[in-house]
Amino acid sequence: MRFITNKEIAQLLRAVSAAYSATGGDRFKIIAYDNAADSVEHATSELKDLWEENKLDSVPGLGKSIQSHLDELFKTGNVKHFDEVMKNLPPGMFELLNIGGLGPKSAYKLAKELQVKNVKDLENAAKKGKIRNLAGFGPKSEQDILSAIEELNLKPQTRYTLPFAYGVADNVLSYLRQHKDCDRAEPLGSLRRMVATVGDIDIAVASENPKGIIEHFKKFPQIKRILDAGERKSSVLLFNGIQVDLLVQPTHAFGALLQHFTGSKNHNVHLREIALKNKMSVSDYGITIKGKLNEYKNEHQFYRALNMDYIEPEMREDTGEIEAATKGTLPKLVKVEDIKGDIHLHSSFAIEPSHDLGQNSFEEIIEKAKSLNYEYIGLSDHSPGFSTHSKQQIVDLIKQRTDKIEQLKNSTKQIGILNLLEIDILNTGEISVPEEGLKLLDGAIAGIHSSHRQDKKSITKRLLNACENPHVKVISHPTGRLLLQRESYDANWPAVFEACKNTHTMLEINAWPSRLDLPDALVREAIKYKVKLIINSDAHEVSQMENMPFGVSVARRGWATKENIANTLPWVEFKKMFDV
DNA sequence: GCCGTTTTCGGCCCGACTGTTTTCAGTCG
Repeated sequence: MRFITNKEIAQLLRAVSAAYSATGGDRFKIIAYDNAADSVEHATSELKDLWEENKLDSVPGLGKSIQSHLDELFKTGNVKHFDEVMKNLPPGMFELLNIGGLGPKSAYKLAKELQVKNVKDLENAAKKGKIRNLAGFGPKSEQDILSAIEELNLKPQTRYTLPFAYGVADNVLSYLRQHKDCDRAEPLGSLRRMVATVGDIDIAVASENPKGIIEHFKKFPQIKRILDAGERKSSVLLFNGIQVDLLVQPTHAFGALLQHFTGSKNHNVHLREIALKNKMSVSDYGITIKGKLNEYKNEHQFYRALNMDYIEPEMREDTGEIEAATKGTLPKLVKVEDIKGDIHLHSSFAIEPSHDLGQNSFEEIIEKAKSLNYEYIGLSDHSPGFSTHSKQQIVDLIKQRTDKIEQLKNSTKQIGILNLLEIDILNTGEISVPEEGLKLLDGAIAGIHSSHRQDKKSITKRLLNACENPHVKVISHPTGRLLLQRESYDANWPAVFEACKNTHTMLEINAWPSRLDLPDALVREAIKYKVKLIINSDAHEVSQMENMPFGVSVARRGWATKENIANTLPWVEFKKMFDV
């Protein structure tokens, strides 16, 4: 049978939730299905694999009932109970849920009353003025639906990489800060939590004049449509298709707003449930204790009031951080300032590489590293093309490059230099540089750069082979994902982690904004296996060495401490891991 | 439907905004 992906399962669970919702089903059952869908989407393993290993119950939010439905799904490709739930619903309603502002009830009513089968049908109905006559709808909602459909069609993508989202946020922030009553303006939500991709932009403003700020915000020149605008809250859609949500709160109570709007939703819900058990009520205004609202200037005060330690934004995903904060066992996360070197750097040295050459000379890279206060760097160009060079040619090119780097080592005293190469793990599992070439280096970074679509077994074998090679010190961008472009390949990660630990091979957290690979959830797993991680920029141009903080944020989201990250070590310690 | 060292039953976050209403339901974050 065809492999059913987590994405498809999440979509199915959401459809069931919508079906229950449309027909006035139990509110908590609806939430349970939505939670299950979220959880499936965030799972680090494919559910089909977990099911085969009898480990479905390791996924939070999947209880007895949903697990048995999934069991049926994997066995037969179908779930009778789901069919039953959706039996009497117009199939067209589910597509309508993609339209902004339409939830299950409206979608159900529209699909049923107007007999529309898809978004296109609905658009035609709206244009003919058929929606305004339905009970509960009117001319305004008809127009809103038309606008939302237009935006749905225009929208180039639904998520964005962090640097892009920060760029957009910065424009809005500097505009908001122009207002005389704006005390503070901060990007929050997934942007502040540094999630790998961001769906919309959340901004909070501290001001004693919320109305004035909202009015100012509504005049931001890049706004295509104002979705809503109230006394303290507004949402708009920009011409580039990105939605910006704004919340305003007086400065003396800004802490609770920061906390609320940073999220995540699951973190907040859990926090509020715990507060309730302790007879407190949490909202974005503050914490109500014995009927009295307590306000907080900052988040430290806020978390303290709930009897827990301050939780870093990157950890707020409700994956155990609240329990740890309560017990006082949160890890002390690695910081950007802890990073002492970057060893995945591509230069313009003419090595006739298999993949892209860098833009800058060794000397330029060294200068940039000094400006970043690094103690060391690793020069790690791609190895010479495997199919285009003979083994002897590869070795000769590495010799020339090694001579040049050895000269630099002698003339550069302030900064440690490693002579590395990023080599390919070929589809056979073989390495793209012969032993004679590897011996000339201080070590190698090995990565998969081809045949990403191999099955799990083959990919795992390739990674394990690389680990076994004593010259390979690092596995680069371990899952091969390209955010918004290419999915990770699947591998037996526990086996890879075990091998890394046993062979002292480091796993890279690649800071390139569309990689961020290892992904945060796997970082956390790797740490449980005591794997050493290393954060590298993979820069092909010196300014890209400044991407390091994106990699650090991935490590932080994976709960990494300084001790988990190899390149927080000073040079004298760090170099011991290489053949120098 | 899920979940649990105060529970295997009885809970399940909290609020803003809008359009279509005559006080609120639906949607969203």
